[in-house]
Amino acid sequence: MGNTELKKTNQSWAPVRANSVANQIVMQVREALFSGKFQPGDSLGSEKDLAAQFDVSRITVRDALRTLETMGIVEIRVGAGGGARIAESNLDYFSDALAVQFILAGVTKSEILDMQVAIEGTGAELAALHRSSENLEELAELLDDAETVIDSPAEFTEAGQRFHLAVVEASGNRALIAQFRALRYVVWPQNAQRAKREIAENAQKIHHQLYNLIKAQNGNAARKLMIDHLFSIRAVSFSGTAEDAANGMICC
Amino acid sequence: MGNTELKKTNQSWAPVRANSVANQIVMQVREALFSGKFQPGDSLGSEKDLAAQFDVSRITVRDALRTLETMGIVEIRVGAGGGARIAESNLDYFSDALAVQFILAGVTKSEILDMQVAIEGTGAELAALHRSSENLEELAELLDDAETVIDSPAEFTEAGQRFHLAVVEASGNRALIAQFRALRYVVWPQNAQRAKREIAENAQKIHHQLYNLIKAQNGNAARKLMIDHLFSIRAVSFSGTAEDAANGMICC
DNA sequence: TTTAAAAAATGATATAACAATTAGAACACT
DNA sequence: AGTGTTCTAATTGTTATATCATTTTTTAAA
Repeated sequence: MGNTELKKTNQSWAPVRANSVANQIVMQVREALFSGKFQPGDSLGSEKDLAAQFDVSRITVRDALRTLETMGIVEIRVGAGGGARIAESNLDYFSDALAVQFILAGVTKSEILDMQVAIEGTGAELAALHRSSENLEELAELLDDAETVIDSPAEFTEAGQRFHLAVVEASGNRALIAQFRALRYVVWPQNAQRAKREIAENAQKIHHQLYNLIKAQNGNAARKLMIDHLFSIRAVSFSGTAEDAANGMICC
Repeated sequence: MGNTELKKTNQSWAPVRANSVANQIVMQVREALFSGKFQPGDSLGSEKDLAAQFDVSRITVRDALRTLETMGIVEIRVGAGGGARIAESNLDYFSDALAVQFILAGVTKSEILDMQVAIEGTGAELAALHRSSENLEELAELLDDAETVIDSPAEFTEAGQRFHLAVVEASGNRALIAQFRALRYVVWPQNAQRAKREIAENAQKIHHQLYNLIKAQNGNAARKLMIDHLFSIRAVSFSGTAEDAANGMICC
């Protein structure tokens, strides 16, 4: 296999074992993707094809494919007509990578909540600026849905979370959406799903205000309200009082 | 809430191939990590050990290890006393995953810049609130460094980028830092590294103001200044005039 | 104590084989 | 013509057995 020299960046990539043949194949495919040579859906051929193409054994190709697959760069199908092809974007891979690194790094709840403020604050602001009529319809529907389950803490929490997602989605910014989904993946399991009706009603009220600000395209106010909203959740989440603990976090 | 039909998205993790033996091993290790059973540094044993432990062939273990390695969950060392162990947090894996998904999803420059505003704006705000004296020293040093290379566009751009990184690092929020580094990885290659001295001087001036606001713990003003700064960069970056294109983007 | 050679452990690669899965073609039967 | 079924070929998943290359540890010598 010729072209094995990797580009400038990425000194970080494990100095050890970096030049195994399998990794060279990974790098070549990766660079080809980054340089626009590949589009999602493009076929790379079967393991046998690739083994012949790179003049290596099937196992070496397998190692490379397993890495590329985990990176989310290729998807592999078994059976006739199968093989490896360039994958569609799948943010789950990314969310998962983020969650893993947060755990390994021991990132705290407080840090993640600050991150949430950054993402959702900007999300709300951009949602107000860019929302489509379809976005508004969806947000209104989600508000109605939440209303019907306001007495069921777990369901209301879930409905509220969907509302928050819809707000970020209304921003039209896929980078923000990706980050939000990643954070959600990290944060949600920690959320207590119990809350008093009083708290639920307050969350619902704020969500309505948020909807109105987004509808009115008032980005700055939407951002501020979202941030206040998140901070109040944080306050509940971090206050250690017995009652608050019992109330739990609502919606997010 | 009745509405159980999930939205279009998220058939996600390929139903096919999900229960291969190799994937089961991956899942087991993953779950163990998420449940706190493993800490960075813990040894998993060699390929041979794991093959015996799971009663599978070495190649199957290899497949699983390659996946876990790419996920950043384990690191593998050769030689006596080597084998697989739980990795330390390495945000490069995550940054890379993000970059890959942005490319596959075709995320635009505009979307990424909005994301930058969210991250760096919050980063500057939190830096002002949480900065240590060491942070201030480093920021001051970086300002001096940039001053000495103000006539060398490429070097000044790099120095400016280091300043921006230091600001986010001063926030003390590892989640933000991770996101910033990920974005940097995506954005930097696009940055033109040429600029007129006039532009460099302006950037340097703003960086000084930013430093002062962080020193004064004025979070709100720091955030606003950072955002203005980024928007002015965006303006240059997106204006298509010949002169601006020649001037390029400065610092970030 | 330092250095260098030897040995052991381990991953990297290759070859061969079989099982399980899938797509598509061929075929039979309405 | 259309529909369902069966066969076939292609392809990944898995196992087994070797051999090679690299790294680390151990041992011996200077």
